Amino acid sequence: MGEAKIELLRGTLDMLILKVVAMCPSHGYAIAQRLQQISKDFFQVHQGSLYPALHRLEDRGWLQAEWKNSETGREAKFYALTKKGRRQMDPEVVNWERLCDAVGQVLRAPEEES
Amino acid sequence: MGEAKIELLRGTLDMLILKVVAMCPSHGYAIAQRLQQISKDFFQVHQGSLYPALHRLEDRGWLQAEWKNSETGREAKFYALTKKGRRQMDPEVVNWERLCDAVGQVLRAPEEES
DNA sequence: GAGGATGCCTAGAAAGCCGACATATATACA
DNA sequence: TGTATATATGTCGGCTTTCTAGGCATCCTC
Repeated sequence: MGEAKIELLRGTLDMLILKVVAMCPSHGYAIAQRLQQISKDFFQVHQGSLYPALHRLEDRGWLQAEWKNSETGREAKFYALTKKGRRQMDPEVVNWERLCDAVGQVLRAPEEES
Repeated sequence: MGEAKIELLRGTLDMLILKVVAMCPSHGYAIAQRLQQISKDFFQVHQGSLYPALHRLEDRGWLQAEWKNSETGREAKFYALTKKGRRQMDPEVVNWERLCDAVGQVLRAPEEES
């Protein structure tokens, strides 16, 4: 029974992808791996979320794609952050931090009202 | 043009509602106000999000509703946290904190790779 | 040759949020 | 008296995002 499936990404996936790509242009598979590594296995980016997100971000002009050879010598689609993507990402990060603060305010509010 | 509408709640609404109700059983309108106050106007809970969420949480047995008179002497539907709701909320809060940590790990990762 | 890792993709369903709308009462004010 | 505003609840349709579950292809190792 039980089966308490926890949703992991909650609308942060786009921002996380932009950030990883800002660190270093990468292909989808590597982006997912890096997110999992950096987050110490908290994020498990499913391919059914990853690739639609990449196409979305490319459509919006935030990422630019180019086919290249990966480290293993195979064809892979490398995504790079565009200037437009940078202009999107920075405020999004600020907004995320404000969101965290706001949620923290609520969660840390005392349960007893005086 | 411009108009960068930022989505504020991102899947945290349920948890926030549970937390506010854990502080003090309240009706919907007051919950929205309190969230806005505590978060210093960062959260603006829209009615089209709030009431479906309350019904959802009640259907799942996490909240229990009761009609009472509000402070202004009008009929209002007061929601209280159930034991089941408590058992839902606590791990959700822990998970949220882990999510914040994980996102922070990514966002604070250096953009230059050595 | 079988399996696993690497790499890309899509389709369908479910869920959540928002904007807009509808409704009703109490209060304040002109 | 009439009107606007705050209080209070709700629905509906559309949009976006996510997940599950599949498909396809190559390369390497056993």
